[in-house]
Amino acid sequence: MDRDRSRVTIHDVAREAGVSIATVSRVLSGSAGAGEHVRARVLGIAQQLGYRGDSVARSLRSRKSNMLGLLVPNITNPFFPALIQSVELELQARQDGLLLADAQSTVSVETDRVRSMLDRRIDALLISPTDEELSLAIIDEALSQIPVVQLDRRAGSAAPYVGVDNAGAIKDAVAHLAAQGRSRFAFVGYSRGVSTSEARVDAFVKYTESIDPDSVTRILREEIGDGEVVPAGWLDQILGDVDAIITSSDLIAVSLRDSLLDRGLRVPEDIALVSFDNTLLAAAANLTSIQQPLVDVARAGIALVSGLEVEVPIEGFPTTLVVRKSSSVGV
Amino acid sequence: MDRDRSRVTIHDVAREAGVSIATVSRVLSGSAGAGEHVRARVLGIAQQLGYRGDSVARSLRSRKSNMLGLLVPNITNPFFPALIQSVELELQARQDGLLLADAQSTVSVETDRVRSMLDRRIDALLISPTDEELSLAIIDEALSQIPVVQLDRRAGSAAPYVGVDNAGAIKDAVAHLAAQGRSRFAFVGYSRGVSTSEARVDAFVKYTESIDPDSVTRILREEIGDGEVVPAGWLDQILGDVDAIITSSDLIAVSLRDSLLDRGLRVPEDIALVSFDNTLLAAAANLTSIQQPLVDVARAGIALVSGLEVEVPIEGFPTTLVVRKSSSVGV
DNA sequence: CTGAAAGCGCTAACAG
DNA sequence: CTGTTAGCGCTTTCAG
Repeated sequence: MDRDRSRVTIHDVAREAGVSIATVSRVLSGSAGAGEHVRARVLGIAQQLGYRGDSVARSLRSRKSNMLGLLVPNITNPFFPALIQSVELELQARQDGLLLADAQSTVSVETDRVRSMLDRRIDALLISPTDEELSLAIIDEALSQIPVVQLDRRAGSAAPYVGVDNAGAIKDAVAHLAAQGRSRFAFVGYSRGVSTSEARVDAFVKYTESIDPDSVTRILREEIGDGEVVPAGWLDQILGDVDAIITSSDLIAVSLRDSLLDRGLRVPEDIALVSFDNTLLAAAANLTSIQQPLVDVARAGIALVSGLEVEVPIEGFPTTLVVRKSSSVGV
Repeated sequence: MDRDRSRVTIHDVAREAGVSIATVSRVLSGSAGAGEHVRARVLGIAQQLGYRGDSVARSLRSRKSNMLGLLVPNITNPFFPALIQSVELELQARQDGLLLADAQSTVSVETDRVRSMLDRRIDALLISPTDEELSLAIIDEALSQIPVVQLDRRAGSAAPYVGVDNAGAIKDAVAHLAAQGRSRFAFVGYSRGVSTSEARVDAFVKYTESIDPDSVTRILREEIGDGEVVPAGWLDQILGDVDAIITSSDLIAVSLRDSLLDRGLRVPEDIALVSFDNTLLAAAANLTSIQQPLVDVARAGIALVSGLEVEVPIEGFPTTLVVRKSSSVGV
């Protein structure tokens, strides 16, 4: 494996084109005036020599790395790959690189990784905080150096936030279930300290209480870890009294359906299920799920850290309910 | 938001400590001799001033970015987040950064992203190729500049490969199913041009044919896209004649189980299911699944691109069959 | 063991 | 419109 030790530099192009390196730099950066004639010539030579520029040198001089950092709380939660994909897609269009880190649901790891990204001179940070309160310090630390936007989840930081209308999503889900004749609701998948989760539970109470005053007693307040199963005790306790369950992720819904089938209950005939995220899993498992407009969220977040004006509803991107078999007998 | 325009540089530390910048550089890089006395003093000052170094300047001078690139074919396939997490974990321990890109299952995108990473001067590339043949060109292009290792999937490149023993995994699965009294097998989830998939299908034929000569006729040769469902026609055709199905991903298994239940078949009583990847999904859905030692794979891959000698079984890391309800009535 | 000096490849004043 | 020049912050010879 021969390794090109000697890349083509701006000097080579300049020499070959018979102009100064400054001119080459100008032409290549597209900026400033450039003699139409010279311009074409330089571009041609650069192309022909296979000049690719050196982003490190460029960064050192221009003080920007053209890399954004993205920190997610836990990449194995299938929601985040979808978010990452959207961010990457947008960055790709802007020719920016993506420095990714996973906090492993641990604030100390998150802190570490943010510092490391800061040292690498990312231009801005997109972060989905691990904890509503404990992540505050590191977000503010980052914010003192570069633009920061909180994506999807938020901590109590002054950094702008971009996310979806979780309350609206729950409202839609409840309306859909009510239209199917459901009237006794439960909610599974609350996580303390996760802002989206808090918002969803609040909305669940708000939108179900008029139909079902007891719904508030059917919220599982216990956190369901990744790959964990809904506690049997809790399930048995509420099951006789429920005909619809909303979960905060497709993963939980799959697990839950499994438990219900084990108990001889039918989905959706006996109990309807609606989940969040609409990941590939929802399609594969035929789950009714709430689709979040991640591409829009990513785009708005990136626009924000780039200092662009953003006119869209930053805090309340509307979600879409994708109806499938788990909530609708006819489908 | 005040932005620190002026970071602490090596000059500041040098001035404060009353030594030259060269000395500071030596002390901080740990290398070379350094007067014990001076050493302590410099370290103290650096700490106190909150010196963090400038990785961009360091990279320009030292010609290494301390960043590795990782290219995955499709991040929404739940296997890859697990792989990414393992890579990230290992990189974190080495203080290296992770530049991530998603090929969106498209060779042209993959090509683009690799070039972009190369321009960013990644020290090495870890790639799980999108296509066995078509990815070859870009892998070799990268290999001509930096160390490259193929992870999990491989194309026909000279770049070293690190992956698991897919044949052994299938062998274990078949043995487990046979021990449960199963004797008529089918395989779902073949993807043309994906090296792991080819290996699994070959092994499926090899290890089932002595028990079940017809197994080869029950391989679904059609690719199942993400979130797609197993074709009903094919299922109906083989179903009367099958008591065990091996799938190449947890996602497919979930979807498949759904289809089976719809047809009034019980899992595992009527048909046992074993899948690949053992992602969170397998735990949530109670699927027997093949666990790949991703941490080991990631570690070996990173060691390889770092030029370290790797003594482990690079091409055949052993997998583990995690038995759950989908294949075993007793569990 | 330490300092001085020379750049890494590029951009951005500043002149012409 | 184009060239000259001065660094960005750091590592690394080369002298002392």
